[in-house]
Amino acid sequence: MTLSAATGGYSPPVPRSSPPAISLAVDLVILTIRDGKLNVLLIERGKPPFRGRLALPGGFLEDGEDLDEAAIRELGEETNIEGRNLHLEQLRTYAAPGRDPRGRVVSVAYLAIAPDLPPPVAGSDAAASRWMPVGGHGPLAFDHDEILAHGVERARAKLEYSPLAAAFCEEPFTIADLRSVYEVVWGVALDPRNFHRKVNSVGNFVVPTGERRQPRSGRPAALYRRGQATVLHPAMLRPTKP
Amino acid sequence: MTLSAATGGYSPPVPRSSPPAISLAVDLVILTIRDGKLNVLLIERGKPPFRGRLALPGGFLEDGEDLDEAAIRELGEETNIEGRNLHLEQLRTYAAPGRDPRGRVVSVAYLAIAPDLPPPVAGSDAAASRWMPVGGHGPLAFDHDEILAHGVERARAKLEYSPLAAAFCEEPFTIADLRSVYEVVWGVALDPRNFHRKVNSVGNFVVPTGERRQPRSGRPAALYRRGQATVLHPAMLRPTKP
DNA sequence: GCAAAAGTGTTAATGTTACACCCATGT
DNA sequence: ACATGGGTGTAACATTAACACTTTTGC
Repeated sequence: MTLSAATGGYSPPVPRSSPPAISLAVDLVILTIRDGKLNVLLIERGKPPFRGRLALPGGFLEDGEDLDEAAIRELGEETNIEGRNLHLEQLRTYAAPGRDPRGRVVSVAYLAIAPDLPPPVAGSDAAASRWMPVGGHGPLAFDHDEILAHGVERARAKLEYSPLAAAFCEEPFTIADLRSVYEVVWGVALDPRNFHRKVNSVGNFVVPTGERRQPRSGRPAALYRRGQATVLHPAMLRPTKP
Repeated sequence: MTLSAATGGYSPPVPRSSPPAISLAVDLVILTIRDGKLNVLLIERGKPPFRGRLALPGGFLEDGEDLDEAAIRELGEETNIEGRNLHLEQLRTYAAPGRDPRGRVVSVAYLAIAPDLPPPVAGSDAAASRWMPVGGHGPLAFDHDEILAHGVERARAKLEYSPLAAAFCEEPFTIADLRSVYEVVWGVALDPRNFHRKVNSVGNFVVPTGERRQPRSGRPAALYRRGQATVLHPAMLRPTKP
């Protein structure tokens, strides 16, 4: 955001108005890849507002809970993630007045990346909960279209310089599995040969297990696990269009 | 964040506890460069808690206000920014229970980048408000050390792939001014010759005004304004140590 | 053998680094 | 003339991109 500060200048120190009553919620953008498409977990709202509309899973913060704890709890309520490693990061906070007709609801959005998960379970507020291809759903409840767009944008950007792509893969995985993540999330085709070398030249991005996996046809592929790298050197740069 | 989900599995749909009373605040990490050092705007708290301690400027959200609006308002109260362009972006939200002894205060942190600004004005909660070199101050109030660290880290990272560095510069600026930003924020020395070419090879990072500025001694330097680019291609990569 | 997918080699284009050298100015 | 920063040239090196080619499997 860049602004041409139009705030009308200096305001003298005055007592603040008493803060309005606020509810704090956590909403989750949970992404995975299913059938070669980027999918997001959506719920069908079982009660007003936006009854029957699709929405991101989420819920209100409980007493004494920190944001990460609430996000993990909601994740557990919406999906079967016991014992799995997954990526979870805070995305952004949304507080526009009127974004929730029930009143002043501030939502802290989280981005979660998971391998293809078992079918989700029904959540508390949810009449139904299911994976949907991103873009293959109507408008979402509240400002969730905007939140989802931010989440997808963040994921696309982080593929370049972080090992996030590996979070989409069930371990162990092949280089082709990993390449498919990049291709699906970025919506581009990558050269398998160059991709293979590039991934292996990045320090600690993936580590070979020594095992192999037989594809439907063709030479067996080496298997890998996620490495310890938190940033990629060099980065996996997105191909430039022109 | 990567976690080994230890949430104990599925929780049945239960009515949520009524949300606790929450106050929503906006805190600002305002960075600038003064005397060749990265500086942050801090206030000395005029009342408890943490009376007399340094803290990030900030305040509570007012009725009907969105987060960006509150951040801009606070910025106007703490600094003289009328008519200036500056960079402002949401950083992260902090809600750990106990982070504020007054109760459940959730803080949405913003990162602002500005050219060397005139001396700040006294804010509402502030006994004093001043620029301090980052690191050259004691521990801050609340969890503001953590927030500041996140802000600085974000700024360092964004110098690489965004034109953020130019937000530190008063327009018009020279290439050497811009280089100084990178050197100060990253804490490294850069080759002036290579830097010059690199900046000019990045599309729309800076645009020449056609004017020149005379340094204390030496050849006059060409002047530039910020370009329209939002991402840098190619990126201004940080030198690798080894 | 053939198809299919994995993986290696090679080369040209592009980007990065180090540093020699020239330019324009004040003293 | 000399010091001081601004700016260009150039060659070694690294990274990327395009694609020919080899490997290992199932049928």
